[in-house]
Amino acid sequence: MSIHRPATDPHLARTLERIYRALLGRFGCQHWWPGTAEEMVIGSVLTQYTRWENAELALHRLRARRLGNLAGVAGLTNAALGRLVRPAGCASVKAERLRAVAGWIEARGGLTGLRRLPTARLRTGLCGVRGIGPETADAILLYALGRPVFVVDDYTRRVLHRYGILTGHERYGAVQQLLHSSLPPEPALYGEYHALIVRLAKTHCRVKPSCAGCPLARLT
DNA sequence: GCCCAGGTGTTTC
DNA sequence: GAAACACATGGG
Repeated sequence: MSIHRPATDPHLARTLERIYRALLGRFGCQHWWPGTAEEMVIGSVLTQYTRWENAELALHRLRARRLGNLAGVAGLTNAALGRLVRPAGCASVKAERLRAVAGWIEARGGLTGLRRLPTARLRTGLCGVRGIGPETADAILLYALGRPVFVVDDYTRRVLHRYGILTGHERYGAVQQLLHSSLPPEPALYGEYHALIVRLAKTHCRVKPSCAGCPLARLT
């Protein structure tokens, strides 16, 4: 299970800390997820295979109608919700996924109800909702529920591979275990680290770590 | 016009 | 189990 926290590897822990400090020093705090916990759930689905800016547009349209909450999206028809979230792309697919996850959460007493459940059980449940995979489930756990779960995306894999921490063939759970084993279980740290990795990948070093201007160039 | 973006599910081999 | 593909839009 991905929530396991194996023994810390001191060398890996130091490397990850240096990378984090370098990224934070270069880019500063990313201020991801500036919204309510329920908006973070909605944003997690809206941003699937989509630029965050487009997900934000869709979220803004929901907010403007006071529908940027779980009860709001759960109460709409797929067609109506699809029209509102259109800027995020895959409108009909995302409308269905949003309604599914909102309904699932509402049926368990909302986010307040979920806060009483252990992380591993929440993750299994969320992954059982159609349209919610490991990454979206972990984004909800971390950003909406404040659980110390690292969101592993392609960028994370690419960056860690580039620095020799991964071979590049590890699966989602293996990468996550590696990070959990070597970082203190602090949700704020995990959230900022993930955001910084995305920031790095979008602006620097698409090919190799030694490229000019890369904040991590001297760490290898 | 082309490429990419804070994924997931299905199908096929 | 991995690879290919559909899902759809907006911005550079």
